[in-house]
Order: sequence, then C-alpha cells, then structure tokens
Amino acid sequence: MAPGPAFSPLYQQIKVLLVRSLQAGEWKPGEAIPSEMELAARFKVSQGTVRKAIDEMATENLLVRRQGKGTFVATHAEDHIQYRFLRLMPDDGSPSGMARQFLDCKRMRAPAEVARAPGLKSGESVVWVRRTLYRNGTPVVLDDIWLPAAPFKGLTAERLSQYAGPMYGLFETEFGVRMIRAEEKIRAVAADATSSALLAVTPGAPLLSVERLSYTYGDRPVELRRGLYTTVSHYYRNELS
Amino acid sequence: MAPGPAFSPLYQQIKVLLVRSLQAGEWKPGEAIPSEMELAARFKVSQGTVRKAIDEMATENLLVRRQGKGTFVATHAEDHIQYRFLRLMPDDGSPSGMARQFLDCKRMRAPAEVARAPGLKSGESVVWVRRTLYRNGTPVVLDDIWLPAAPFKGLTAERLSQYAGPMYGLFETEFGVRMIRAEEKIRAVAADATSSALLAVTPGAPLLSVERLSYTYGDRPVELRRGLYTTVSHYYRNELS
DNA sequence: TAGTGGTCTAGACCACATC
DNA sequence: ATGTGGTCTAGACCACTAA
Repeated sequence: MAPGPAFSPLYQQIKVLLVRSLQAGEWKPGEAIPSEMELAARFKVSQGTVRKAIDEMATENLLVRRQGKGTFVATHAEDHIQYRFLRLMPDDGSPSGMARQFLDCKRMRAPAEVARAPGLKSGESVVWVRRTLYRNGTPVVLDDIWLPAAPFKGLTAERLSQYAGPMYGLFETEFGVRMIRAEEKIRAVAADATSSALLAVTPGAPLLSVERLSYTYGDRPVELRRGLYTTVSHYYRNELS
Repeated sequence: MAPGPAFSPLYQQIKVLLVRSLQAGEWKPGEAIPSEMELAARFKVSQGTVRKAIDEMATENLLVRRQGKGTFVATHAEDHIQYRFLRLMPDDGSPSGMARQFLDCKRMRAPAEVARAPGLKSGESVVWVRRTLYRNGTPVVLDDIWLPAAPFKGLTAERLSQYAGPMYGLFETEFGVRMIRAEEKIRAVAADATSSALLAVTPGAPLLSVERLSYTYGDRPVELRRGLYTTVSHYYRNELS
C-alpha cells in the first residue's frame, strides 16, 4: 500500500478508509461488508491487516462479526437489544420492554442552554421532542430531545409513534443518521412542576438527570437529550474497569 | 500445548494461566511480566498466541503494555490517574485532586442491607469505613465502605490517613487485594439527617447515590461501597458505545 | 461443498527504551 | 548493540453457515 498522507500503521489507515465507506453509505446498517479476503485484495494488504482493522471496529461497535456468515454494519434497528444506550434497569432483574408516549414534537430556535452543546449553533433551528417511558403503567423516564432540524426534516410525533422499536433505529432507517457513541453527564436533581406532574412524583422529589450528547461518524454530535429518571424501583447500571 | 481440561482456543487457555499467576502473586502490581518470547517458550506456543492473550488482558486493564520496556501488571498505586474508578467530574474541566477525611473505621457484624450483596455472608465480621472527599474546601462525596474483616485485618483510620494516594493503592500494597472491575447502581436520593450534615446540604436535597460492588481476580466481590455525591458543581461522567 | 470468520504458526522488519 | 513490544505478511487449518 502506498504510504498514505498520515504516518500511522497500515491497519489504522485501512480503518479510516472503512469508516469513510460506512459514512458514505457504501454499506448500510445491517448489511454485510465484503469478506476479509476481498477487502485485503481491494486495499492491497494482507488479510491479517484487514482483520486487525475490523477487530478494532468491532470492539467499537461499528461492525458486528458473525462466524461463517460475514461482517455486518452495526445497527440500532435490528438489534435485539432494545435501547442499546439506555442503562436504566428495574430493581427486579427482568429488563422487560417499556411503553412509549410522545408528548410533543415541534420545530424551534435552539435555546441557549441547548446551543451551548457542541454541534448546535446558537439560535439554529432544531426539532424538540418530549416523550415518556412507562413500565407497568407507571412513568419512569421523561426525555427532552433536541435534534438539528436540517437532517431531521419531516420528523413528527406521528411518525415517532408509528415506528416500532428504538428511536435510534428510526433515525437510522428514515434519516440516515447513525448514533455511534455518546457521553452522559449524570446528576441528582429535584423534580420541578412539569417533571413532577409528568412522572407522577411529588415536586422536589429526587430525580436522576441524564444529559446525553450522541455522536455520529467523525465524532460529530447530532443529538442532545436530557432524561429525567425516577429511581425508586429502577437504577442506572454502570460497569467500571 | 496439551489440550487443557476446557475446550477453548489456545490463547484463552494461556490467558487463564496468566490470570492464575497474577492471582498467585507471581508478578506483583507494577512489576513487569516475562517477555512475550519467554512466555511463548514457557507455554510452548507461538509468540502470536501469547500476544493475543496479553492483548485481551490489556484491554481488560489487567496488564499495561509499554513499547520497548515490557508488559506490566496494572496497579492502582502508581497510576498517575488518581481515583481510577471515580467518575465524578467538576463542572469546570479541571479534574484536580480532592482532599480526604476519614470519619470512622470500625469492626462490626455485617448489617442485613450489606450482607445481601454477594461475597459477604450475613452477620459476617466486616470493616466499615466512612470518609468524605472535599474539593476546594467543600464536601462533595460521602463514602460508606464495607470490607470483609479477614483480608483487611489491621485496617485503621490511622493507616488510611497516613497513606498518600488512592485507597485501592493501599489495599494493593498493604493487603494484597487488587480491584479489577466494579459494578455500580446509581440512583437519585434525598439527603437524610446525617448525610445532609456531612455534605453541608439541606435535608431532602437531591444526592447521587452510587452503590459500587468491586471485584478481584476470579470475579470475587470484596468491597461494597455506597457513595453520596453532591452534583451541584460536579457530575458523574459516563461513556456509551 | 464452498465461503465466511476464527485460530495458530513462523518469520521479517519497525519503533522505542536502555545500556 | 540489544531487548522489548508493534506491525505486517503468508499460509495452514478449524468452526460455523448456507445452499
């Protein structure tokens, strides 16, 4: 392989090329990418070098390997794991499904608090979504979601309600926006008037505030989400290592 | 290599053997393990196979590779990153150090709430530690820590205070107990009388409750910790992928 | 049976750290 | 100059999947 513009290991350069292809939509979420041998031939490197590139992308959850079948583009849509990014677990072990309810969805100028987050310019047009999640008929999560209006033209409460499965699956299939990773800032806050009403708790009750910034390919932030979780019968689960 | 008792890839078997050596203390935290070539000779496999075993252990933070120098046993003691497991960040970016204060340290029978956690039998003798962390003179963290009394014989507030550096570093060097990974359950709770007093907040104020179960080699839980964090000028940081 | 990813090997060379 | 981990290659064989 010709010495690329950057001085980095071959497999890293391959990785960059593969990510570019993903970004360009050469292979869509859920589809298989070419076999390791084909990619090795295309990039004129050995299979082992392609392998190492794919290995890293698999650990980053960009690709999924399936022995005997091939390597596939990761997706939120087919993932049997509903809510890949939701870490809220019920106290009793069963991570059963939740019911959704969309309360609002409108176009607006980005308020200052939202625009501070990278990726959304101040005053830019955004889509705002408010929804709740229920388990066993009781509200558990109140989400406020801000999205840049441009890529999400045509997003309505109607379409959100009709789509079965995780929201990020809809973003993927309908708007071509794939969430790769996210950063969360977690705080304990007191319920205000609206949140206490929507979550059926007393005003001032402690709630878990989860502020999430989600990124697509190329580390571009494309979603800001502020979730309020009731944690009387649920907890936010995290693993440290 | 002889086909071990379990049917698994060679490099996985090597990994098991390496973990056993770590557990047995053949190489202590901070020390270098033998070179890949030496290990390959010892286990009668190729260097690449040892490499893959070490690679996985490095991503699990059991080992640390340093090019040109060798591969070292991970440690909490030398890590320049103070508080490897503490995810609390100040709102202003600087993750500067915190001051510690040990309030209590005594032997007791494990209360029921604690004994429910695996690894501690009900009524077993435990060591209980209470401490606070301060930043800029104001209390931010209140930790209650329960440890099995047996391995931690001789743990006193005195020794905790005298030891500079992270608590898990002291556990390592003084008691031979190495924390490998941990699980946390995070909730929002209201400050009670004692916590509000110790954290200088009004009773009922929302606090982040972080219940941590820490594991040593072999997935044996050896510490239960319940932290209460004030999140008015700090937040719990998490990465999703 | 053919094609995929998964493992294992052996050898070459590079980059870094140390003496 | 030597020893370490890091990269790259080429080829063999295994395990799984599907036609």
